[in-house]
Amino acid sequence: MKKTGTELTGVKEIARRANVSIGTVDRVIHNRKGVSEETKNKINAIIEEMDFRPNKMASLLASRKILNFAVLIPAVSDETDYWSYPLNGIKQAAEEIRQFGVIVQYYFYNLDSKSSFHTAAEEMLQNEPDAILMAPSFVEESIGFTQKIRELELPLVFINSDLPDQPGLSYIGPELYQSGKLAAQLTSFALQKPDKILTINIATGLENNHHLLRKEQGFKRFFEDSGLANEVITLNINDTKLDPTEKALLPALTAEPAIKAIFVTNSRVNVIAEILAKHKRTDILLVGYDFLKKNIDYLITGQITFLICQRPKEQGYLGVMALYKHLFKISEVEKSTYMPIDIITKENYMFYNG
Amino acid sequence: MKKTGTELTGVKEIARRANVSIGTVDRVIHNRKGVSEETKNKINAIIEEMDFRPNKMASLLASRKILNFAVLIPAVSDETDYWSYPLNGIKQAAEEIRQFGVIVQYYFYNLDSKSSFHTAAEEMLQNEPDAILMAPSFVEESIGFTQKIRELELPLVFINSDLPDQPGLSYIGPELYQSGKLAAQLTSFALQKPDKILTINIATGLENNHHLLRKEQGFKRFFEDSGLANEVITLNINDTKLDPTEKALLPALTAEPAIKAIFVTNSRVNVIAEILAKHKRTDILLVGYDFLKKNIDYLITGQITFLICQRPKEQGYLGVMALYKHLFKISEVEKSTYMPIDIITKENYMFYNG
DNA sequence: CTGAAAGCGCTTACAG
DNA sequence: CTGAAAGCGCTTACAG
Repeated sequence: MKKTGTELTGVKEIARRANVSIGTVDRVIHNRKGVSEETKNKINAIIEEMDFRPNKMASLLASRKILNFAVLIPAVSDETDYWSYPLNGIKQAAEEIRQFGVIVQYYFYNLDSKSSFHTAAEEMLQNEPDAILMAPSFVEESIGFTQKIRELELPLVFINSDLPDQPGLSYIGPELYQSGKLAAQLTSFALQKPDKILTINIATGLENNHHLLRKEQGFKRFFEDSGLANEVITLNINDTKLDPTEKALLPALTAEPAIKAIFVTNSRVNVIAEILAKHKRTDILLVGYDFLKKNIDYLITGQITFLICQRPKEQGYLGVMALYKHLFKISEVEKSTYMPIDIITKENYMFYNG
Repeated sequence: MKKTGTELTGVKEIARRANVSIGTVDRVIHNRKGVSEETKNKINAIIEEMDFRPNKMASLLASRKILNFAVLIPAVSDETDYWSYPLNGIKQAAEEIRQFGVIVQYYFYNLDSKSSFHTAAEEMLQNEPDAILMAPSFVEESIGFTQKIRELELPLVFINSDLPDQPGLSYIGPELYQSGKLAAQLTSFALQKPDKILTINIATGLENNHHLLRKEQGFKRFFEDSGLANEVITLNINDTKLDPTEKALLPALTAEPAIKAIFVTNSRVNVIAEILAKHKRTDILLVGYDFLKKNIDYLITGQITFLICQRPKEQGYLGVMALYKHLFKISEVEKSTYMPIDIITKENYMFYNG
């Protein structure tokens, strides 16, 4: 435990060298007006020469700033606890940067309701945040919204899904196509020559769920590239409940007895697992998405073999930290951070944190 | 961007309420002597009541402390770049906490040389660090060493491998047994009834490598529990070079033509891959450890199917952050953090960061 | 356009 | 055992 030396450093030293007061130095550092070009240049030269970096702690302390981070994400619903993971990551980050004067405020919207997105977004803007973390689940609505944010020049980070061509500060989330390919590779291990594969998209408003399609494309691409001859059949189910899903699934399985593997393109895989379990179809390999309680349960029974997961908790954590690092000039923020594509099985789920 | 209020807070408010000077408050906060029991109790009561938490930034600023973190880990060697990952994670963390007055100093030892560990450890102690992050690769030597550290009452975090019953602040690393079980599960997918499996331990000084044994145990346990009848054969190779390994491997494969899968208990899996590739044995499923350049190359060619990896970079990062969080009282530090057990394949390695 | 002073919430000698 | 003062490296009014 050593002490720093006693030579003049920082603004004082700059002021001394430039023969001005530290007030003027401060103005230059923060690009405030009211400094002559001449003094400004002189001071900037000295800053350059000293490789001066302001002491963030001192500045924070002196300015007594409170930064408000707004978080705009889907609410945790009864149907899926997926969003509890990003939320936990966000909360952990919030806890860690609280002492630096950052307050995180939450605005939740309902995934069933575009108007709830609007309401939450508007309320958020009312409160004049200094930075925004959002999951742009509704593409159209989010685009309109980000335009407002851009006018306000607020740093904006996307998690979970990206908004094409919207210039946010950063995107942190999955690359869907490749995760589909991975799912296909995992499926292929247990497959024999004549076996067929069923790909299932389950969602209300399937036409809006282009991200499911991306995964499906990646999945099919793997089989095309690999030269494996297994046929891939697609089943779209425009409903997330058990009964309609069962009514759609059973005929498909009866029609194609050669189906030995099912790939569900999202976290609803537990619904399929429930149906398969009910009908004692343990001969079918089931692969799906996300580290949800219900999914883990079927992983343990063996009805689901692989879950693919892209670190939702870490997405939330990194999202907040990206804003923090940007605003506090800790380090540069990556334009895109694609999360690793994790494979969860019966034998490693216990060490996965979501 | 709001400002904090102007009411008296912190030490000043405590001093006002207790009718003492802030100097005395400071003494109580830091448990320094020279305060009467009475004042002490009064102040402590107020601190309790206010739920007062010192402003770490102000205290850091005022004390101008520089904290030295010492890192004692194996050097990156020609043979394996494994340790470059923890090192990168450590550097990233170091960069992030530099502005809080933390300086990280590195002490590298050679995995082939216990004396190099001694030298590095001694040098480290000479420099009087305030906290220590270490990988206790040599168990005996590390135990002796941690006793000295305990006398100095320095916070100590272990990464990569644990030291049984040594009371460090925290352990961050893998749980080996379970990763062996996972390897077995992955192997089992592609296995037929009569197929046999070869488990290979490659290391010099195998008798010291109890961690390889742990993985092997987990691996075998999976097959016992699962009721799969596949025979598991073990091959120990007390050398890490290609030629001796080849001389040991080929006879084993000839003796047991039914071997259709090989599990290598550490990162030397690329050596086995090289031999198998040379002899065109693409029929054998190969599973091993660690996200090394050489291993990834064979993952891409398909000679290796699965790599198991336990986030070495994150271990380094979290290790430094654990010391930081402890010393700066950001949050409590977990006694043990077992890393997730990641599965790397040809289809997801590109998004893995090590 | 610039400077001098007060202050952020602490810590550190120093004096008594 | 306790207090008053100076200072950490900045920012913020205020005055000129």
